[in-house]
Amino acid sequence: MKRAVLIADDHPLFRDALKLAVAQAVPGAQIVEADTVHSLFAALDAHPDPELLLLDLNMPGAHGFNALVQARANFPTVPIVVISAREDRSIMHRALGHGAAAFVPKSASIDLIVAALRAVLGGDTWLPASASAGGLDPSPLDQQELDATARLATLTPQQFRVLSMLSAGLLNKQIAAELNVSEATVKAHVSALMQKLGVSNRTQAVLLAQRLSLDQGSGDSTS
Amino acid sequence: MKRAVLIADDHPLFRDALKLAVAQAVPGAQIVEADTVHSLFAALDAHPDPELLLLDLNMPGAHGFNALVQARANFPTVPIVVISAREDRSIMHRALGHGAAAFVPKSASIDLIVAALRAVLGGDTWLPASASAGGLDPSPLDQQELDATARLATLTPQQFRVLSMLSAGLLNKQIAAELNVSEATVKAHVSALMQKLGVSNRTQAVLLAQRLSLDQGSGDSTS
DNA sequence: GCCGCTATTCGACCAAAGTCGAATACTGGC
DNA sequence: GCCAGTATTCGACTTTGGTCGAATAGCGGC
Repeated sequence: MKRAVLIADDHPLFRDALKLAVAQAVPGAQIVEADTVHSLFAALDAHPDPELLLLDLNMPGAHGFNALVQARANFPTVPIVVISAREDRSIMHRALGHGAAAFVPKSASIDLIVAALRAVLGGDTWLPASASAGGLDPSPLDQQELDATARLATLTPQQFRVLSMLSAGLLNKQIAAELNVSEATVKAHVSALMQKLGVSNRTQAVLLAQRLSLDQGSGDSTS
Repeated sequence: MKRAVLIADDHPLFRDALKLAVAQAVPGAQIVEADTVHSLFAALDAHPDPELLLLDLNMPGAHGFNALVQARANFPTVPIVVISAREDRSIMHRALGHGAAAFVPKSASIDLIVAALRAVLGGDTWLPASASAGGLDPSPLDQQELDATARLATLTPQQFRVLSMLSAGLLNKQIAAELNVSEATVKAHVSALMQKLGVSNRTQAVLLAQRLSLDQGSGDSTS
C-alpha cells in the first residue's frame, strides 16, 4: 500500500489546489483530506505513517501552533508543511521553530508549493524567499516559547487531550466522561502533565497552553 | 486644591510631551505621573477624582485593554484618553468601545493632542481623522468581547485584584496572604466574580479574563 | 522469550476550591 | 438620622482537585 499524503485545510478550494501540487510532487500519492483538527487526528490514526502532512494553521479547532505542536508530539517522524494566510517572517520562523519542515504562504503559486514539497521530501527545510529578505534578526524565537514548546512536546497523546479539555475550562468529571475513563485517571493525567510542564495547578497549566495558542503579532513599543 | 491630571506612560520622554499638551489644554493643572499600572492605581487612590486620565495601552503590567477596563470599572467618572503606538482603526474603536473618551496615536502632533484633550474636557469623544477614513465597517466590536467587558465592568475593586491574581495562577492561599485577608474571604470573592462572569470555575474565569488581555489583530481567513 | 521502560488505568487519601449563610461597615438617597 | 443596597469579611460544610502507590498492558532491545 502506498504511503498517504495528508492535507488538512478547511477551505475546499484550497485543498484542491494543494492536491494539484501534491500530485505533481508525489505522483500517484494516496491523498487523505481533513477539514478540522479533529478529523486530522482521525486521519493520522488511520494512516500512522504518512509521507507528508500539509497543515493549515487556521482551521476549525486549531488555535495558533497548537495543532502543529500536537501533531509533532504524537507523530514526530512525519514531515509537516505549514500553510497559512499570514505571511510575516515572524510566523514563518516560529513555525519552523515548532518543528515544521516548511512554510508555504497561501498566496504562493502551485510551482512554488511543488518546490517546497519536493524539498521537504528530500529531507530539507524550505521557506519562501520573503522569509529571509528584509534583513533584521532571523527571529530568535522567544526563549519562553521555545521552552514551553519543548515541555508540551513531551506530553503523551492522552495528556494532550486532557490538557486541551482543561483549556476549555472543563471539570475532571466532564473530561472523564468525554474520554470514558474514571475521574481518578483524569486526575493522574493532570498530575503527570502538570509535572512535565513544571506548574503546580491546572490554572497555570492552562495559562501555559494558552501562550502557544495566541499569535499576538504585537511588536509595539515604538514611542 | 486643583483637580489633578494623571499621565500614565512608561516612556519618560513621551510623558514630557504629554505634559506640554496638558499644560496647554488645562493651564495650571496639577500633573501626576505613573509609569506602571500599579503606580497608576496608587495615583488614582491618592487623587480619586482627577480631571483627566491619559493612559498608554502598552505599559509594564498592562495587557491589552485590562488597565483601561479596570480603571473604568473602579473610577467610572474619570474621562480617559487612551494613548497607543498602534494606529489601526480596529484598536481605536475598541478603545472607545471599552469606555475611553478619546484615542490618540503616539505619532500625533502636540496640537492634535491638545485638541483631543479639549474635546474630552468639553464632554465630547475624540478620534483622529484616520479612524473614520478608509471606509468599511465602523467596527462592530466583537459581540463576545463587548459581553465580556460588560461583565468585567461589574466587578468590585477587590474582585478585580483577585481576578488578576487568579490569572497569574495563584492559589487562594497565596492571594489571601497578598491581600492580608483570610482564605475564606478570597473564596467568597472568587465565587462572587465567577457568578458575575457567568462561569463555574476559576479556570473559565481566567480564560475569560485572558480574552481581553490579548490583542491578537488576526483577521485572517483569506484563501 | 525475557526485561526494562513507559502509557494508561485506578482507589484511597489529603489539600484546595467553591457554596451557604451571616455579620459588619460604608455609601447614597429620603 | 434612617434605611436600602452593596462591598468586604469570615466560618462551616460540600465538592473538586491533586498526590501517592500500585496494577495492567504494550513496545523495543538483548
